[in-house]
Amino acid sequence: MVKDDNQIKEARFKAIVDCNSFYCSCERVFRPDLMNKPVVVLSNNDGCIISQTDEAKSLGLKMTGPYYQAKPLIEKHNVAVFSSNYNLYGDMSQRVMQTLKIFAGEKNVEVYSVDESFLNLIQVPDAQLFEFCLTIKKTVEQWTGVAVSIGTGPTKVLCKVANRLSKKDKKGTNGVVVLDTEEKIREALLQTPVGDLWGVGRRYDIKLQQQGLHTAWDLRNMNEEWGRKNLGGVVGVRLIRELKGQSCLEMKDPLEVKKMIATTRMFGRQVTELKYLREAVATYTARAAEKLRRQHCCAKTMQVFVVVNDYASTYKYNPETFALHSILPTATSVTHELMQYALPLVEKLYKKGSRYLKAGIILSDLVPQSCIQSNLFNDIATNTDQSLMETIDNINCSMRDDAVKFVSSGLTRHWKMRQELRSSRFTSRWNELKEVT
DNA sequence: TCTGGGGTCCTAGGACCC
DNA sequence: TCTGGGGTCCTAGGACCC
Repeated sequence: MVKDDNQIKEARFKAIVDCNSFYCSCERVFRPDLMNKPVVVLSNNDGCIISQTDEAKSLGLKMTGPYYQAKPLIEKHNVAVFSSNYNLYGDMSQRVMQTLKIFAGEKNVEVYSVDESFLNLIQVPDAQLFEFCLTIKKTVEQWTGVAVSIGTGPTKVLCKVANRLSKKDKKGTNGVVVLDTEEKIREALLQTPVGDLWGVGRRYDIKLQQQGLHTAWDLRNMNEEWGRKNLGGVVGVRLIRELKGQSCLEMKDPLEVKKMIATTRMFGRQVTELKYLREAVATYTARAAEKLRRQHCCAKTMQVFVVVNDYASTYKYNPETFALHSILPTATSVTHELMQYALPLVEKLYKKGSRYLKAGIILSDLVPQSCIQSNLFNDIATNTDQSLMETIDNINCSMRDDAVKFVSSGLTRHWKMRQELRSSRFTSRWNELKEVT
């Protein structure tokens, strides 16, 4: 059904498939008793709400609002609360995406985030767009238990507009909105506040409002030069064109690799000792190195940063970031080599008496493993190192997190984040399988 | 007491070169 | 009164996304 062609062809219509309240939906799959009940999922460290169901939303809970502020409301209405369980969500995400690939063809699915994919609707006759999307929606729900909403249009921005409308009125639209005529597009844009557009954040929203532009339709009717001047150069031009139905944001090759890899975390409690700061950064380095190896890349630049909260003088929450970077003599993905550069940076950053809230490592300047430029004075990672890394990755992947780890990452991990309300990893750990009684 | 973790793209401006 | 022109590369920072 789908043509096997190396070139990604741009279809006349695209779609975006977006999982409804994704993290909450995943939790509900294993807790059917929570169907139609309010559910929220918290960020790492149980800091704030990052996913909520419609029921929770209608109670007035705010997305990305701090958990402690929402707590009274949550308790009053008996809202189910979960810490985030990324093993579960990652696995459920793959199942959803697999299903989409069966329908649209592997090459026509661009996985945009853990819960969203763009589809290139090639070879779907215009008259059947709605039916096609509805079938996808029903199948995903049947096979994975996760409900999705689908928006279809000639450009990615218009798909997003359609998707928003399909979510706003799930019953009326069946969760599918197709913008395939000028009239429907106009109607949709008139109903979309300009600040809800994909590509318009808080700053631009304020700016647009000040200029008297309130709906997406208002923005669509501005000329491109105005967009270039006022909305970040070519970014603004593209946005206006996409609103007019001229596709500027092409489908991306799914095989593209990341350009930077970061691992950063808030600490479960404030850290003041160098020892723990080192452990944390060593742990993040190991994690980042794993991500690096998974995409078969090596990094040439490494940045370490810490966030301190020295409010002793001001009595205010006033986080400040300090960063240092190193350029490695040779790009590498070997954990202990990366640590060898990361740890001295931590030591340089550390100030006695400071209170640390967060730390992180960013690897950039990534190059494919196959074409590492070797440095005259350094051997590239020996084969032994490479196979050691492979072995560790295999064990950690099949057994459990960090079955094998480096001593520098610490054994007690006092600084680890809180995840008091995490559900089981039903789909990725044998010993956490759901039991049916 | 207490507010996530990862990414992308773009621009402006400085350094440097011929 | 007047101080070239054009190009590249790099970095910091801003804006956005989920």
